[in-house]
Amino acid sequence: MTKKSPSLEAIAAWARLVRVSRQLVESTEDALKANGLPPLAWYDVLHELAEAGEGGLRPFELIDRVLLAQYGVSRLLARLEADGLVEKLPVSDDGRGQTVRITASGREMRRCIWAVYGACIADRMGDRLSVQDLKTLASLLGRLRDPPASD
Amino acid sequence: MTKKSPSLEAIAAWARLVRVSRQLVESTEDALKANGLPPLAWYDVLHELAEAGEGGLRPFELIDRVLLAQYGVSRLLARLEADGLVEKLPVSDDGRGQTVRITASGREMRRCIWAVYGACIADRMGDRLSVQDLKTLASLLGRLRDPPASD
DNA sequence: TTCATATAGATGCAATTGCATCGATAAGGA
DNA sequence: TCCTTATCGATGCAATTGCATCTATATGAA
Repeated sequence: MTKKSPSLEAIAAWARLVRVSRQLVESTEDALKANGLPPLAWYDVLHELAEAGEGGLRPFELIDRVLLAQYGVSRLLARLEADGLVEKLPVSDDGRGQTVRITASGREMRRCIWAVYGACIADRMGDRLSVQDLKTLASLLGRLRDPPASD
Repeated sequence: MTKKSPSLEAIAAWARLVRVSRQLVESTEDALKANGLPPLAWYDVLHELAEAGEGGLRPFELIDRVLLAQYGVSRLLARLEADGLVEKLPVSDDGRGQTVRITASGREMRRCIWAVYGACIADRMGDRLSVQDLKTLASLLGRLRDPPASD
């Protein structure tokens, strides 16, 4: 089996993508830390749970949404629960599982994080590309998803 | 001081960027691991050192190039040296420092990693976007760099 | 029912990473 | 020269992450 070789353009785009996204995420994490706020992963989970509403989510449903390993979700939820940001409820029809729901403090924390996170996004993305360019970027990135999905 | 709010388009582009790049990098790391190869960070350092040629590089010069913290570079170089992939040479005009140079084994390892890494890039980027789209993507991403630089 | 297998979630332990600091040399001013 | 400060690189220790496995419940076939 012969391995494929990427074009120079593919290499350049890849390098930019990896480097830029790392810089953006790291600088955002720094901003959160500087404001005494928890990491982005906490926001991701709180966001998903807030969207899910009163019904909450099962831990295994969070795995794909926040791109964390199973043990990562398990431990992150343990910390969120310890901080009173989420609560775990037993689920009636499956004795193995639980349902995780965001608490009032959790919603407040989500707002606090968003105040910084949103400003970072505005500063690092919104202010640098036009709406049209943002749409183009999102569309191009969409075609890199695995599995390929509709735009 | 009032915080800025990002547009919906900025949020969407940000989310895609972060998620897609994470998936791409993780799947590439998985491919390397599956082939018994070291992580991408090893490639990054070997690549920079190969480009630097016989003169090698000082560790502190690697920090910005591979986006690693100072202690990260220090420890990664220690591992690369333990594996015989790089060698550390004292530098005459600065008693604190050293020069790091890639070895023959290091070059070979770089080729091995690239066989898998390059195929991943081709598969995940080159095969999905046209050359024109790759250029557009790289250009848009270039405008997100910090500090803003020419394209 | 009974047993084999699959799934949900937690966790012990090892490896890695981050933070703070250290030792050593350099640089620069008094 | 002497002393203060800055830079280079390494490292002790704590926190985090990854891997493998564990417990408990569910599912499904015989």
